[in-house]
Amino acid sequence: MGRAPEEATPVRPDDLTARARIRNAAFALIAQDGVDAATVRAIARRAGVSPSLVLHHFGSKQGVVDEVATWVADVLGDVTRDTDPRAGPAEAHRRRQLRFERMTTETPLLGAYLRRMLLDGTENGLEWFTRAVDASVAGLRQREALGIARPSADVHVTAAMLALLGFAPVLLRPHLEHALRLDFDDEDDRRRWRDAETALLTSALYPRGTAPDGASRAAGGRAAPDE
Amino acid sequence: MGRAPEEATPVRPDDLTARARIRNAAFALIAQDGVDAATVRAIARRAGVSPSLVLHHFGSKQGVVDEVATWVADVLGDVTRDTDPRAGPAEAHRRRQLRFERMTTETPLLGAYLRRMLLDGTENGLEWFTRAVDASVAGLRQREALGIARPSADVHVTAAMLALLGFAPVLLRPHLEHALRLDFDDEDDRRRWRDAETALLTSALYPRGTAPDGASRAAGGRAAPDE
DNA sequence: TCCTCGACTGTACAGGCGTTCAGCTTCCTG
DNA sequence: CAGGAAGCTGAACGCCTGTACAGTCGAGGA
Repeated sequence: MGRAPEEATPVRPDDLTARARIRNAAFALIAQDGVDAATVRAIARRAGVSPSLVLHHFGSKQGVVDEVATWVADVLGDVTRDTDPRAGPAEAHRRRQLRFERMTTETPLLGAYLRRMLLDGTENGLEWFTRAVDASVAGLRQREALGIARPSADVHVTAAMLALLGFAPVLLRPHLEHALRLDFDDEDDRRRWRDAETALLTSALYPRGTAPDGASRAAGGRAAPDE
Repeated sequence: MGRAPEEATPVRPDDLTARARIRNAAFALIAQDGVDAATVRAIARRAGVSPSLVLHHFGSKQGVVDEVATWVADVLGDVTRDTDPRAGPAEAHRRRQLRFERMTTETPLLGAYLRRMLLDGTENGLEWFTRAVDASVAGLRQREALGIARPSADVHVTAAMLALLGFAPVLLRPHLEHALRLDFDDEDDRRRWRDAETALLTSALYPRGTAPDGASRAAGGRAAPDE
């Protein structure tokens, strides 16, 4: 089933097969408004076809949803795969990072889709998150072995925290942008996040011994205090 | 509208007004399966009343959803409010933390509800997150002023990261439990997270100068590589 | 030329949705 | 005791959903 590698040519909607247009439409609708809002009719309208064709190609609505899921997994897989085995682990790691960041800024809907996947609590989301954390663990272990990182007492949990910080601009993008008045389309703001991340990891926030436990778990305010 | 402070008496479902039972049922359903899955009929069934009564009390389904939202905000507000003004800022902060943690372990659905609130991208979720980050900023500023924390170049972003780390066990609880094989019902596992958090913040992970950018942004694996 | 097959459409149906409304109890108040 | 308000129900509505199905069209092989 080998396909010739395509060049990066501009693709116009009409060039795509109806099947691909349907998949894209479903992806966009699911990412923006969720699976429930992505009705067969809405998908068809967006793809410029009849609702029947959606079912003709994918069997059922669930078929479309599944196809989108594996398509996203494939896209993410392409980003993740190491292209040059000669590069060292640290270099490979950095390249993955860059590719992922480029992809999510080029296709902002990917972030929205991932957010939904995670927070829907579906099996898919759990698996994806687990793989991401596992990759983070491997990366941290390598860096420890190379002496780049100090050994952590709890590598897994620490790696999960690193993954969390790295994914946050993607997964919680709208929230961070709103709370911090940032715009992650702007390279400056993206660097602001990265710089703070670096600062946090290269210079202890609290002196050893004192442990205010860092995170403010303080939550929302009252909406209507009437007593 | 003053109400006498109630004692902590066990409350049986039959003791609650139908209105309260409906609200609770809606809260649980929304938290577990989302707003769309929480149909008027499902809410009524769970509350042991007729669908008509739901609308009789709340006017419309949106009315129920709104009521649940402000109810959650109230509950969260009670947790957040400072009870003892004589306690110092650091102590107040720690108390808020403890209360929030107790509440979310007592009522696990709260976490699920917050997760969905963030996911939907509703105005509510954005506001709540912003308030949480603001509180975190204030806390960090105080700790800086008190000399507990080293000054951050970017207080806002740093505070957001702290908030993120603190909220993660609540917001991404199922994902972290799955990826790290933890059980946050277990006090030991909760401490494991807190300890790693403390370690990360009291001892620089990377030596100054080197900046591998920490987070592994590596994403999922391939599902069906057929080319 | 005929036949077949895949892409594609329009119509129809059953079921679930939110909502309306008339009518029933039950309880409080004058 | 009368009467009205409040709590509560069942039936019905119009709408939208996913899906089934018959049928049209055009390209390609016998």
